[in-house]
Amino acid sequence: MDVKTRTQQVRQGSLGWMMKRLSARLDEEMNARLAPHGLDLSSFAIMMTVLEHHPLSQSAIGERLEMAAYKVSRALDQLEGLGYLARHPDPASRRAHVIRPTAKGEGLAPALHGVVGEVNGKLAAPLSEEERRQMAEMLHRLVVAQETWRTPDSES
Amino acid sequence: MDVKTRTQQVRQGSLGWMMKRLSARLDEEMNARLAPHGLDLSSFAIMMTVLEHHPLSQSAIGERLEMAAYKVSRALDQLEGLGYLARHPDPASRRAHVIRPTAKGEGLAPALHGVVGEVNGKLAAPLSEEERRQMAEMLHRLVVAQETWRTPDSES
DNA sequence: TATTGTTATACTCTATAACTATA
DNA sequence: TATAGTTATAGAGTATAACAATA
Repeated sequence: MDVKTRTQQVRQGSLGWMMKRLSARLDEEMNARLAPHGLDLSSFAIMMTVLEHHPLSQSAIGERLEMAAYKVSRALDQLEGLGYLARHPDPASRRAHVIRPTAKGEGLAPALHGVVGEVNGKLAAPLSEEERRQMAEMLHRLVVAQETWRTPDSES
Repeated sequence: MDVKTRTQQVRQGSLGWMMKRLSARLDEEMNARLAPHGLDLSSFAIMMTVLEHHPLSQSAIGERLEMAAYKVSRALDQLEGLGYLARHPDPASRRAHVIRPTAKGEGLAPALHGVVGEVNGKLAAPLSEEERRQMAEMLHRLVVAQETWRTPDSES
């Protein structure tokens, strides 16, 4: 299918369709850049969170990212295996773990920030500085508003 | 997690993160409104395409929506079972099917357009008319630009 | 030999909830 | 009784490719 045909579809789907399209594409871009570091989108999200907010328990990570406990557990196995972070015993509770980045994990931070910047830059390339600011502000308003939505029941 | 904490994360993820968030929410909203009609997002996309562009072959639907043939086949079973469209023999080729909406399918069109309008309206509620126009125009530019991207190989 | 459409099969992903060990 | 974390297992969704019919 050519670009012109695709562009017609863009009109069809309006705001929602376009955002969905862009999101899917951004995921691809992120995955391609994260794979060389051994990360996928889940472990990337955790790594960013840990780098910024450590020390964290696993449950705290799960709450922050709204990620199920079993996914956190699995992603931490992966990240620990790669040597980017470590589970330490929590002095306050023998069942909890304290998650911290390793030195290698700290060293990964610039690369990860680079990936984010690169992908967002690629996305926003067609926009002027002022437009980027505007778009970010508007999207932010939409995200905040959406937090208070009540989705209708499917049975009606 | 409270709204304030979520709002911090919004900043973290920038444009891409916010779009992803909104897309996921819009899918929920769409699904909740489509379920009473017996549709999901795939069959909805097909139904909209068929209503607008019939007659279509199954492969034409697949190309238009970039949907795998087996998914088209499965969704058409569903839509035909609900009586919204029908597979007719193609006079030009005995292996192809001609897909057309039924009268019932045509009757569904206003409801489907209503769903799209409702969800997009809910999404765009925090924006002024001018801002909506602006956002749509900018997103459109991003979608068109993204079509020409070359995603880097994961092995590098 | 290629194409249309269907189906079987295998694979991945996700969710659930059962489980251990603590508190 | 509730919580932190792990794991087994079942289910849903996805992709692959084999298939029959036709071109």
